Amino acid sequence: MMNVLEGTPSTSSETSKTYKLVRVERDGSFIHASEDELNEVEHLLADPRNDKGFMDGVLCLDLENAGKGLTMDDFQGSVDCSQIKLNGGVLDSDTNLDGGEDSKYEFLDGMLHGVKEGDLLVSDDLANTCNDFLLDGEFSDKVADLDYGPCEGSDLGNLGLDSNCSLDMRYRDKNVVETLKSSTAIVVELESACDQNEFSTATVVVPESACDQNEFALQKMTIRELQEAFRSTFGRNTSVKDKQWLKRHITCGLQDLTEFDNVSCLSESGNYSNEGEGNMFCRSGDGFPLRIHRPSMSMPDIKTRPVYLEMEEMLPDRKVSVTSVLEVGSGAPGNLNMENRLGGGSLLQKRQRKPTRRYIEESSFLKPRSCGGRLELSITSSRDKRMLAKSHKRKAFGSTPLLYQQDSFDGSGIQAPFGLHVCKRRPKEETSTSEHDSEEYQYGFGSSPSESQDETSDDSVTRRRNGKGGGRRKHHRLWTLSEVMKLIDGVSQYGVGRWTEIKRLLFSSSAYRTSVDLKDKWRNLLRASGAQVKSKRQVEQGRKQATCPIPLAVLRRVNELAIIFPYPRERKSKFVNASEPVATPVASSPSTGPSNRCGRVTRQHRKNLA
DNA sequence: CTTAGGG
DNA sequence: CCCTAAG
Repeated sequence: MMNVLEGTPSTSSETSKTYKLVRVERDGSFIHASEDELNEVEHLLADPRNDKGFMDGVLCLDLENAGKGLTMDDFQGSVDCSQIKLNGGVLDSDTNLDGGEDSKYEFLDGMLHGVKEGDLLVSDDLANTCNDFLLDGEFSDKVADLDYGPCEGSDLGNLGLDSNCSLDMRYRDKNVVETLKSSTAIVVELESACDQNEFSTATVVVPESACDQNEFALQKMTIRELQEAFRSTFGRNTSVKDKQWLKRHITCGLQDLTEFDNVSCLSESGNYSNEGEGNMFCRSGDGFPLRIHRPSMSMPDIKTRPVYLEMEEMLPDRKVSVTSVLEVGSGAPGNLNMENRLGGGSLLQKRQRKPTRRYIEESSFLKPRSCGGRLELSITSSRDKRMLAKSHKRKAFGSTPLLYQQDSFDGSGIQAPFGLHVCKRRPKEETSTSEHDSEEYQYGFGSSPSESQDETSDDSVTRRRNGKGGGRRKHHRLWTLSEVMKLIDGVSQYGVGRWTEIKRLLFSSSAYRTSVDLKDKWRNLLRASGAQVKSKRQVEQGRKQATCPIPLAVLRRVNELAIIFPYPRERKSKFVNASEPVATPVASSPSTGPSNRCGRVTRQHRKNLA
């Protein structure tokens, strides 16, 4: 059971609301709390250590139960048209993390473990959330000066959030943060507003200490550059002009990768306990997509169910309020159904009132989930199409493949992503739909009015097949900064060449990236880093950044890794060009260098001659 | 099937 | 990104 503080938030100008403490049982029902529990909470609230530390959250409940029982419907009656916050309380690290029924909470366990093991500090981003909310002009008059939050590197205790939040449940005090850390606490906000500005977010927030790594690099960027970085990070454009906002998001976006990294690292090293097995990472900050992902392949021994939950962010310009709550898992009865928990309830329905066009299309293929008990996404990913096309090509070479007829229906070269609705996806690929998957596929090229000009130059390239008529757009999928970071981390962990490993462990959620893709990308990164380092001065002018959204810091890291893990071919060019003393490790490199290449050439030659 | 490397 | 060669 858990305690739920229930009520509605009060704005500064509103009358204060009352809060009730209720106990939520495992079956989802909740009853009013006992005196003791009430006192407990009151005590908690009264505790001077926590006086700053409580979010204005309306609801505070233990995560262990969050996965079950509670649907938005449960809350709706009692908390209508107000914010709802699910706030993870302090959990003992070994509370109810085992056992059959608890398998439902696997993903939450994973989160908890991730938090603990990955040392994810608990902070809170409510200020940001509210701020974004405010940026929309909702309450901008009510709250004028908001600190921009943890990512600014400011004192956590400094977050001023006075007006809108009558009950501040944020753990801003560092002591409290420490407490939380050690007790495997996590804060999950689930926020929902019921007016027409409705949105929902689920965030797991990272602390300031973890956010400042890229702060410096972002500091100097212009708004445009920041927007570009944003796009790279999240694979989506933003029209936000607010530098702080952008920086915050980018920073936090990058931060996620670190955590993800930690988690997967731990996962590999076996530090994970059974229950928490699997990877998870949560996109932090301001209601950005919360992603909980459990790649099934990383833990072969455990019967893992990939769970993938994702919620679309609410952009401050309120342009996007799409929610993609997506569950991938087996059809086991105990399986967590996030859609029921969050999306299938009133939340999703509410959203459906005002669906964006993208959402309509997106949901239209996210819906079908009926193939053999597992969610079989009917999105035929670009790669899948490619595969299909490939096989098709072999069989019917002379004729135009059926798929392409659909693809080029309008001559613009934009493929119709939903032309085929086939359950062809293997379980392994189920998790491939990331937040940008289809949308970027759809809008990322050419048709996007906002950009695609200053893009990485290689998107809208069309590839012309030799004998076959007509050009077809390359199956390009933009590499987001996140992915690049993942790749870099992967290389740093496993070295060059183990692309499959990296793919499996770090890119399991994105099936569209093959190991070959990773390798290619790494090659490109090396090239980019080389070029970047060579001419630093030009970079400063930001113009070059337009063509290279990869932050310098990232490229620098690539460079470092390039030295540690020399890439076979790239190394050679470096060797020749720059007679740097750095080339020492090359000697001991395990790479298959020029010799191998020559051998191959020779062999190839021989073959051709023969 | 995976990696390396050229296109 | 695509394709191919090699292990």
